[in-house]
Amino acid sequence: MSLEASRRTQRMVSGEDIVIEAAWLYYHDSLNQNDIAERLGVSRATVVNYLQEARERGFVQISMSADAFSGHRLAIAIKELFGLDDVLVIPDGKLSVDQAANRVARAAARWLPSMLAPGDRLGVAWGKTIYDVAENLEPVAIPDLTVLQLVGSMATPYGFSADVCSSYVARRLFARCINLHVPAIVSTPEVADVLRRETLIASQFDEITRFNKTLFAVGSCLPDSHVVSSGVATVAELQWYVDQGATGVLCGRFIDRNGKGIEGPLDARMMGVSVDMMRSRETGILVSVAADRVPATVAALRGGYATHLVTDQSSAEKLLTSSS
Amino acid sequence: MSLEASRRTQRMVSGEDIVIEAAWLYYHDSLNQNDIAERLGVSRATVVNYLQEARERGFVQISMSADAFSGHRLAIAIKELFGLDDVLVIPDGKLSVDQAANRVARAAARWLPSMLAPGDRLGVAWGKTIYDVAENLEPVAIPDLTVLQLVGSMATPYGFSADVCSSYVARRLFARCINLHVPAIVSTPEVADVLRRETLIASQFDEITRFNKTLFAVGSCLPDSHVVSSGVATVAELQWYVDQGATGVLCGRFIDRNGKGIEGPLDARMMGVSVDMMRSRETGILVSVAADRVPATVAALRGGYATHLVTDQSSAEKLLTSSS
DNA sequence: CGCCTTGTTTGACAAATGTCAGCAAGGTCT
DNA sequence: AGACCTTGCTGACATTTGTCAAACAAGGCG
Repeated sequence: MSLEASRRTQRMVSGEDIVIEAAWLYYHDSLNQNDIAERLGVSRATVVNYLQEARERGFVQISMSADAFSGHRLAIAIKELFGLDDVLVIPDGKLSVDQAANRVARAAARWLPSMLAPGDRLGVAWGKTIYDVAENLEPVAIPDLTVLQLVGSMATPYGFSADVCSSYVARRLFARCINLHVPAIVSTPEVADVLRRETLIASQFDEITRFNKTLFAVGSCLPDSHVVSSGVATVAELQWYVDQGATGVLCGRFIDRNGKGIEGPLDARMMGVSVDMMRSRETGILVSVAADRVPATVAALRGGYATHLVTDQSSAEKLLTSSS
Repeated sequence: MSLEASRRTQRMVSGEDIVIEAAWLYYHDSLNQNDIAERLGVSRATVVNYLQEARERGFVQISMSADAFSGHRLAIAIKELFGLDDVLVIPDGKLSVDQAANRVARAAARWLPSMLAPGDRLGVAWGKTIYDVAENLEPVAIPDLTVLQLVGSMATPYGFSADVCSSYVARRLFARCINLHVPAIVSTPEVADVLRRETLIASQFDEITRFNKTLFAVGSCLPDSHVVSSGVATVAELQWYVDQGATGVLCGRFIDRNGKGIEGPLDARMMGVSVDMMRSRETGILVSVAADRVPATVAALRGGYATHLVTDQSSAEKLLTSSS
């Protein structure tokens, strides 16, 4: 059209980014694409492209509010029962365990940033659940955040060892990360002692004991449990703890049905925070999914490790029935 | 269908709220409404209703990220020039001043909660701009937040006096609100002194001087300015301050082109924080819109009252040209 | 028991949105 | 200059989403 004053060389409207203008009109002023096209003097198809770009560039964020899940009947019941600060129950209508787990992880990931404040020191546990949470975190900068690896690393076949989990979380939140560069378990208590006295490691230990918030999951005490498959304990060792009443695993340590730590032969060889140090912190975010972890989750809640819980609906149901 | 096990009495899927399930599938898993309808066993029209309800109930939040505005060419330039922490420049392609003002207020409202942390004490100024921000705030609970009314109230014809502004902000953020129950200006310095010595008022004054963050706007020094229309100053008084170099109004006080407070006949009769107390706080959020406020905005930025600025594109342009 | 009231669901249609091949403007290389 | 990219835009068509009147269930009530 010769009437058109001049062709845009860069996508600008009165000199600036037209993509943002389009996104504002669409998402804030809720105009339809036709009106936007008219107003910006482009075709509607172009507006579609602009909006797509705005979404891709992350200018527009669509998220579900935590209220949707914390207002859930089961969420309220669990919150009351265990005296938690907040609980999210994610619906899992007829979904497979994997899919439900993914939803829970995504919900936890969305929720996490809003629970952190500048200056926080966040202790991070490890496992598939925690890794999934990290993976679903949107990059958001939390000023002056420190992420701490609570237990030593263990090579897992799946690639989510403790150091990976904490680094990943830290990267997503642009946080300082303090890793604990030792295995989660060593062969003898003597080796453990030597390591703990090593200057560098001692200072790392010193760092990781100073945290005010935690992000963690719990493991079951079944023979196919994570604690066995990752090599922290043998089936026989696990059985020993189970015989002493072990119901769940928290940061590699065994806890009984009331959440109390169970001392045993492995503890002296383990490298990482003890369960007693996890207790009664300002904020403890427990992410828990799958039926076989329900007893462990109940134990952790009774033990007072968590102030916040994210779980799926069917776990939430079992959790309430099994603990009443 | 007789195959259907039972008809829902309440809108539940496997016992729980189907609305949330639908919203999750749509907004997180990005299924289309057909697939969702099929999966939930309802008609597509019903899914539309569910999604509408989810939006109405606030389960779904669509917002534009601050990055979209702080990445703006002008935003970066202003940030550099005045050494601010962050600047948002809101596009205002061919919009009227009122519309642009509304956009800026909405953007500021979206931004505000993310800048607040538990335990903060937020001082709030007053005026149409601040009122608009409050009005556009989504209700979000900021734990242990205190909102403070920085200056006494003044009956305005438009209904956004200082007490209304601070109360409104506090209500939206579920914060404790501390008001200052005096007029912004009284007839004589003696009355001001009497009031300031009054126990209740003295304690309010004591409270409001302890804040770490501020939300404020600036007024121009033109004869039609807010400071005159609200009755804080007469045109003659305003003129006196202008003759002394007044360029803007900040919480009822006059500042010169470099942001320095100008002492004058009104100050002893004013009830509220002084400009010196506004300076160098942890965070100062200045919301500024409209061309005639550009000089005042520049003055406030030079004076170091703000760490953050929200403004519109055309003001941003003028701001850069007029201060270089 | 029939009849109303209220709230939910639905099918058919209308509107809005997404896709994609192809065009035009501008740059780059030979 | 001409061949050949790349980028952004568009029109025509396909798909998805929104609307609304009518149908339907459930509960209250004479």
